[in-house]
Amino acid sequence: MLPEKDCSRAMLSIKDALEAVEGRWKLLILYSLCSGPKRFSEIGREVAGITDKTLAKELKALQANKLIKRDVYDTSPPTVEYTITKHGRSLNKVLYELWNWGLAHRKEVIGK
Amino acid sequence: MLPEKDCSRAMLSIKDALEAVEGRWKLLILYSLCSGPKRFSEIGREVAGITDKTLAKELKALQANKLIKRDVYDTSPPTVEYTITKHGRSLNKVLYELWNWGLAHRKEVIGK
DNA sequence: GATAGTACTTTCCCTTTGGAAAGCACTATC
DNA sequence: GATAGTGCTTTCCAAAGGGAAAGTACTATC
Repeated sequence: MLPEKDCSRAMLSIKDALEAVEGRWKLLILYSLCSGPKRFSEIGREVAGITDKTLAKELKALQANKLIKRDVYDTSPPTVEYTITKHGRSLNKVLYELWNWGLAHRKEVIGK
Repeated sequence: MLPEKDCSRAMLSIKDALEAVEGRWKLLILYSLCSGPKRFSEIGREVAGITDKTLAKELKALQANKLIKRDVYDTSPPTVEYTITKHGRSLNKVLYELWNWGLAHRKEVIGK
């Protein structure tokens, strides 16, 4: 499965992947964008509890990782739309495995 | 793939999984234990840069998640041995997917 | 001319995290 | 009797993270 010899390289990739997904908010934002492009305040409303500051920061991180894209339309006041990218959607397999293992983990650890 | 209706439940499992794996150290410790049971100071030596305090904390977290087990032998000074569990090994699939996606992610985002 | 809305940014402050270093109880060794 | 080693814990401190709330530049609306 995982290359034993090349452990440090594998760790690098795994860290990259974890970084793209870690934290309380990134997945929730991504989920929110699954149902279509949304604007800043829309996402803020859908992702319950997130502050403007945090939302702005997370959106930047997601952009930097090319999981979402940001489009500005020249209206007034300007409209900004966030869309999940193909790369963002490709996280699905990872999330599925995490979900799967997380279920087994719950059973194993919490027993419920 | 992922249940859309049951998004918040799925999120719970995913968070469980992420929590078990997140941070700079847990995977390194787990990797170190792949090659056989080890003692506290051995792990400390293998996982370069980790402090005693952090190692103790991470080992507790891994234990709580049943990814490793801790055995104390009644020698003097007492010997404590850490072993990866079957559940710990079952993380393999998740790590494989993370590794895989992480590789694609590197290509996509860093382009190298 | 006051208010509201958009997409953020900034400031303040508090909590958490994490490293460095020392401590500790015990024993074996020199 | 001093030193070393074991498996941690404790203390100190600095940096980072994150929420609350207000600010900003602009425009449209009443």
